Amino acid sequence: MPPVVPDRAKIVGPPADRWLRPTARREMTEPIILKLERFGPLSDRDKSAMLAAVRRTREVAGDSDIVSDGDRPIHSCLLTRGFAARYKVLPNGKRQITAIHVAGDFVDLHSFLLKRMDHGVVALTACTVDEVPHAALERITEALPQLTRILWLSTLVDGAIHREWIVCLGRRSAHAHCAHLLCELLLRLEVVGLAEHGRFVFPITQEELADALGISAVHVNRTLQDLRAEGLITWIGDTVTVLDRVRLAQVAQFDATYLNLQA
Amino acid sequence: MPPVVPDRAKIVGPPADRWLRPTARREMTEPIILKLERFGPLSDRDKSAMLAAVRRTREVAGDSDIVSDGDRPIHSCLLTRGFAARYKVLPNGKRQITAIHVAGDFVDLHSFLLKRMDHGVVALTACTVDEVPHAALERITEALPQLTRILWLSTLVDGAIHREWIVCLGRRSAHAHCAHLLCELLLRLEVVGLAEHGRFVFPITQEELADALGISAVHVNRTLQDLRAEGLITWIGDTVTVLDRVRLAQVAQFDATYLNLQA
DNA sequence: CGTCAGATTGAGCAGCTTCAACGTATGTGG
DNA sequence: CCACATACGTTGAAGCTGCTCAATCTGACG
Repeated sequence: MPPVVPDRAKIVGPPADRWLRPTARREMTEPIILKLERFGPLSDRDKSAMLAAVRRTREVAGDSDIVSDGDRPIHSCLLTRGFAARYKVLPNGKRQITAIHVAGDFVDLHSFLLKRMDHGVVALTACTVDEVPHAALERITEALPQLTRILWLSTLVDGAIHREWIVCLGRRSAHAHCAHLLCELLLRLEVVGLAEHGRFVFPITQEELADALGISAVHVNRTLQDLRAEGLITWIGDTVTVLDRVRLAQVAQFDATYLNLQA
Repeated sequence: MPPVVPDRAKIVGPPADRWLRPTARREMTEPIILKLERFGPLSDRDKSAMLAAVRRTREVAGDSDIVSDGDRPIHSCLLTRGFAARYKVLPNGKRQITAIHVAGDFVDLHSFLLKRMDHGVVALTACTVDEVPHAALERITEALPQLTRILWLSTLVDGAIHREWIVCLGRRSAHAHCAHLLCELLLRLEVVGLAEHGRFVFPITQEELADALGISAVHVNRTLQDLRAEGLITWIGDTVTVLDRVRLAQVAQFDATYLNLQA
């Protein structure tokens, strides 16, 4: 099941007049538009402006940084293919992943205003990213209040996801936490058309999953075995299948409100 | 050491023309202005608009909700006195605090765009809050792009703090985590003039601290004893004193970058 | 076929939880 | 002014969750 994201790797720069051109129908199925329209209505002008803001498209190899800790980027990165993660590394070498990103997510929209990255963003798999210059975002904030509010909202949803992760780390068992992450990913991937019938491709190692869940890789292994033994999921190769969505959500105490998927 | 926040409890509504009046010097020392100006330059018009956006001021008793989970507020709350916390309660009754707020913080600016609260905000102490109607925020986003960006930025800093909390919960020991929280609070309180010489008033119970740190109250007690025994802090009554700021930061592996306090 | 990354398993141990008791300060009604 | 209640902090003991270390297994690939 290959991702349905159109391959834009070869689009190195948009035509100069793209800012004002009427938006083609094809472009309205971009993951970012699918996602932003879940958050609120966008005019054609808003959508065109969003898509036109892309300066260039970049391919990033798996396991390499899309943005590094300490960078002062001049553009923000919109992930259009693959999985990425925000992470911090402590002086003692321990790593914690603070967010997982899927196609349609801005992985560092906050760098537009925060200026200096206080964490890295790594490509968990090979990724395609659209670069949106901060100057273009600045123009959007000057001229398009509605699009500005929706972009702001998308960073607020990132914050809401962070809060849920805090609850998972502080007050849920590893078992429930792991189930919770899978529930969240399933839903987020469905929004952008990358999951169907409870099944999605998720090429992540147990080591990486451990850094996301704040536990050891050994314990991830045992936790996944439990979830499989309970008949809640299968995880074969890169493909996760949620066998019993209702029970998985119960185990996770999952409540999707925080994802703000319905207006 | 009483808080230095001016008492605005009796200001029930601002004069009708406040939106356009030149801003008085006194108002420029409001915690919210002190905080926002740390994030970027604001014109007098921006500052006046921010202060004028306050509809009314409300006193909230300790231990009661400022905003409740599930609410659809029509205004956002600016904390001007006291301590507040965002929290979620799980079906099994466990509670996790996801953020601690001090004077100058917007405790639910995100409700402007997120509409439905996915968590509660509780007053940890008696609090004073300024209510800013969402309609006023909407007007700001239509007319004042710079102030809009700074407000957006303030929610991004909330997100950055969330990420650091995720790292604390996932990869730091209770000992380091507790030290980290104290380092963070000291710095944030200094910004708004509520901490000096490493000392600040922090009227919180060990039970509440446990819900913030994601551990049990018993373990909080032991952890604080350790920090005291190491000569890093004292905590007498409501007053925390950081005795050795450098060593506390080392124990916490504290790096203030994420608070974005210098531009 | 050897190599390597990643998954799996076992055993011992550390950090933190839970339960329960007790201490201490503050407030309240009689 | 005392008896009692209440809230919060402190202490001890036992147990569970998840960690660490180390070995083994598996599949992909050159």
